[in-house]
Amino acid sequence: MHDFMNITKALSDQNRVRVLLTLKGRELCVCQIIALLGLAPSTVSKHMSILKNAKLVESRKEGLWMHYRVPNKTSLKIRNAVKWVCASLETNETAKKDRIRLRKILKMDLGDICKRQNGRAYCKIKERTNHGK
Amino acid sequence: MHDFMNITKALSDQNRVRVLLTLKGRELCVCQIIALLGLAPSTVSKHMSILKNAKLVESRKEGLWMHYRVPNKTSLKIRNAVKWVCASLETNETAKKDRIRLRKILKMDLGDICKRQNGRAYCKIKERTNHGK
DNA sequence: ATTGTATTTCGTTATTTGGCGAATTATAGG
DNA sequence: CCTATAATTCGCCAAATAACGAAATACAAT
Repeated sequence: MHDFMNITKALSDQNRVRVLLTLKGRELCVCQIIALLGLAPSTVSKHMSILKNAKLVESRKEGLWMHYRVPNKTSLKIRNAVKWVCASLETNETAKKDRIRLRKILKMDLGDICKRQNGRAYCKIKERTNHGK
Repeated sequence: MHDFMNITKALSDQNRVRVLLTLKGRELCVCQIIALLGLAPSTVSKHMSILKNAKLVESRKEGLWMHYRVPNKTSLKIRNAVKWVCASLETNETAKKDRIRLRKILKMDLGDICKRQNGRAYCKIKERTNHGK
């Protein structure tokens, strides 16, 4: 029951469901998922860890970038869960909008996406450091 | 997306999942569900309203008793959701124990089950009333 | 009508969850 | 080694949730 509850709890948040749908058949970098959802990096990271803990996604590190994807070789339970979600939301409007949004994100440069996300935070650190001097 | 999230949120609580599995192919009175879960009547009532709101169960009133069941004539989405839950937990230990527990509950008289559940509460009211005199 | 009773609703409390920013970690490149 | 940076972890807050008991509701039977 524990594994199943991990899955349903992971699926009980709309943002996580959106990510899962978007990751179907595609691998994405965290920064792209951040861009898709429009949430803080730390929030997205937490969401991804919940999805990963439920085994609904797996990750692959490549330098500084972390890529997430729906596992293609996995248990029947997981495959059926993903299948159910995708089938249930096949014609969903939010999912449709996300696909359009994703197309734009995929056209952008990964480095550019990240810079925009963390830029302000680093400025703040610099400011604080300068004040400290 | 809203309907789907209602379903996943309903399924994100273990007690509600247990009820859903138990109701598969069977109709149960609230007092029987209370006996199964071992929770307070008000708590069970809340759980049932969440399941009902998600359309995963429907209810039928018969006198003082409220009966719940998984709808047999319903949308494909709901049927697929229930199918997915049942398939995922077909061999589950908790579900197995619940089926055994249910067999005992079904042998008991409905009136007796209810009396045991509400007995103490009514005693308390009587006591208070007596004190008030 | 009044009383008894199965269920629900309401109000409260403790816990969990989703969100953010700050700090930390891990890695790439001077 | 030192700096830059993508991602994660940590600490906090607000909102949601699960649990309970008390009160209200709805129905049956005097």
